[in-house]
Amino acid sequence: MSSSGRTTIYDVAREAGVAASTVSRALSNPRRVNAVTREHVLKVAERLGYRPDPLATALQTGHKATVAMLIPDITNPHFFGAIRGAERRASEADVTFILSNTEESAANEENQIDRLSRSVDGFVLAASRMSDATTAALAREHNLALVNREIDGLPSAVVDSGPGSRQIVEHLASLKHRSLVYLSGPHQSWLAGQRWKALRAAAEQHGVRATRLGPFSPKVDGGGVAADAALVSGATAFVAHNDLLAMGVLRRLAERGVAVPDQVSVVGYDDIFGADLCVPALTTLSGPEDEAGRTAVELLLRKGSLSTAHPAPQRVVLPVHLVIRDSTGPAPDR
Amino acid sequence: MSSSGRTTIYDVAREAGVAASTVSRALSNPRRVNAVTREHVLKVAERLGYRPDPLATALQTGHKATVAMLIPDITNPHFFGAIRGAERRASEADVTFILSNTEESAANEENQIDRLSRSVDGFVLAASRMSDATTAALAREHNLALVNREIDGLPSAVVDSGPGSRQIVEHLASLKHRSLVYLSGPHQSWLAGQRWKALRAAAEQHGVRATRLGPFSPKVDGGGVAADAALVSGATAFVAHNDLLAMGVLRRLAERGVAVPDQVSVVGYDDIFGADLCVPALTTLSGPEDEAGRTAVELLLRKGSLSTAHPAPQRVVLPVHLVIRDSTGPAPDR
DNA sequence: GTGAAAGCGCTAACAG
DNA sequence: CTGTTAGCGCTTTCAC
Repeated sequence: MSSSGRTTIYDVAREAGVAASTVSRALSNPRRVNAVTREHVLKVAERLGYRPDPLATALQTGHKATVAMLIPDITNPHFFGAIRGAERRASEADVTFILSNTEESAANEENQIDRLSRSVDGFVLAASRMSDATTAALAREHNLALVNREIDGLPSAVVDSGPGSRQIVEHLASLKHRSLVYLSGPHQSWLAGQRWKALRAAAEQHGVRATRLGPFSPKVDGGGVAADAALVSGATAFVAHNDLLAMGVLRRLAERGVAVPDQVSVVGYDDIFGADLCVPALTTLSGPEDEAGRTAVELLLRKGSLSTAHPAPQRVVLPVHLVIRDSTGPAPDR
Repeated sequence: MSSSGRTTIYDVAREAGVAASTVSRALSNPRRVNAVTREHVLKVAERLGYRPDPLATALQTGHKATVAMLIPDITNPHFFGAIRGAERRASEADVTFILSNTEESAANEENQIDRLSRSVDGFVLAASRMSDATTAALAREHNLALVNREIDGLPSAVVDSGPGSRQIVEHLASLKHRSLVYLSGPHQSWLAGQRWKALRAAAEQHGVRATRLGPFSPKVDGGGVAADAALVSGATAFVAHNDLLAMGVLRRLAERGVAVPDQVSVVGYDDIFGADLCVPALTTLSGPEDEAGRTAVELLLRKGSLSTAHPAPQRVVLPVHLVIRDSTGPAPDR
């Protein structure tokens, strides 16, 4: 064993009576080595407990077998699904998974990318706060894949809020609601924009009046203000930007003695953990967030591999469905 | 810029008219370089957009500025706090954070440690499933810190279930409960053992009869069986191994028409997200899980730094407190 | 099919 | 204080 204490390729080479390059080949390029010597080398490596050093390999080859995922707020249950899916996919591919919190700041995202760029093969950007232009520029230097965000020319995996929002409106319209209010999330949030757009379009189509309020902090705490604002709007259905906000709204409505769903209906997005445990259980749009995370990693890895010539970067859209629980019901009689 | 496309220390050196080693020193060991040349070098580096390559640095110095956290089940909200805290601390120290799911398997933990050992400075093991012996053996080769697990000679950060369990018993005893049942978690779980031990001791002290059932799957789904088993036990207070299980128990009790807290009281551990949103809101032991994660990283980093001679590895115990909500009440009259 | 040698980008003696 | 040199552990030409 070399002086450093860990077994290197040279230790194996010496012990096996071959050159280091042969060991290297035997390990990574088996067909370029005589079958017998290969077996022998492998056996010696095994016996010596040899483990390749990923850093040295990466330094030489540029292939790091590592991806990083950037999350605006690691605290937000909204992202747990995507994180989970991404980690799983990475792990399946024997790719190391780096998780980084960007604290809802675009500048922070840029910093992290800068900091990590030499250590990873690519980045998964979840609900990125950066502008299209900045992101596109970064994509020229780095390997990027987006989750719940679409930018021309970049690979992405999004949970499809369009049809989903339509489902929400149809559900509400069928319950005779004539007006809804969208309680929107952060202004920079691409998702919030998409959801509102789809909601409004569907509402118009179904003769439902739709208005938007906010932005609100997309957390349980934001629900207080949001609920109060929604109540004065006079709408009978409240569509919250996400479940966290919806839960906060439910709580505030309970405090104020407003009956759900008898007086107002409440809908969320995401179907996060707890959405079925709160009371009333939340009607919400359930999307395969974990699939989105998984797919983004997939796209990253696929782009990295030199297997085939690759066509246009992929844009994957994942289907959603509305889960109807107890927070929505017939519109109250006037 | 060198052929590879990225700016290296040599590019900076050439451009600044100094040797590469001088650039290296100017960047990492500023006081060993003339102030004027240092300024000059820094300026050139800035202008060329130089970014050090962490891999090359690590290969040379052995210092990777990276830690990995191993989690039995990334899906389980129980761990979110610890993950969050650990990520935060790492990020503050400019240390890259690797997250790895071990799927509740000790073998998997060993594999990951093996796989990652060359790439990281140390590991945070959360609620490790490995035996004391195995862990201690690994600790001789690797830099380890434990979360919610204690092993002689290893640094650890645990949320203190002892006093916490006592608080639970005192609370229940004061409500005139004469018997409680502990719905235990996975058998390999060190935490489950600790909790039961403390619970039993406190119960004895307060003249409360304590029995243990299980193990149950510590998830919402596990609550069904657990609730049914608990009901036949005849106890008036159910203490679940964690909030997830407690929530499942609440749900099952509601299904069966058992009134909480009128007929039975339910207590959980962890105070996870949602514990205050379910109905009835869950009485639970709240511990600073994020502090535990944060502290474990802290211990890892401290051990790594060569600053001072280090005494015995630290064992940090974090205080907990019982959050009384609506799932506990006076014992029913007989 | 295998060995010798160069080099990935950086740091750390050792001279000067 | 600064330049030269020698690697860290691995892969990859280029000869043989």
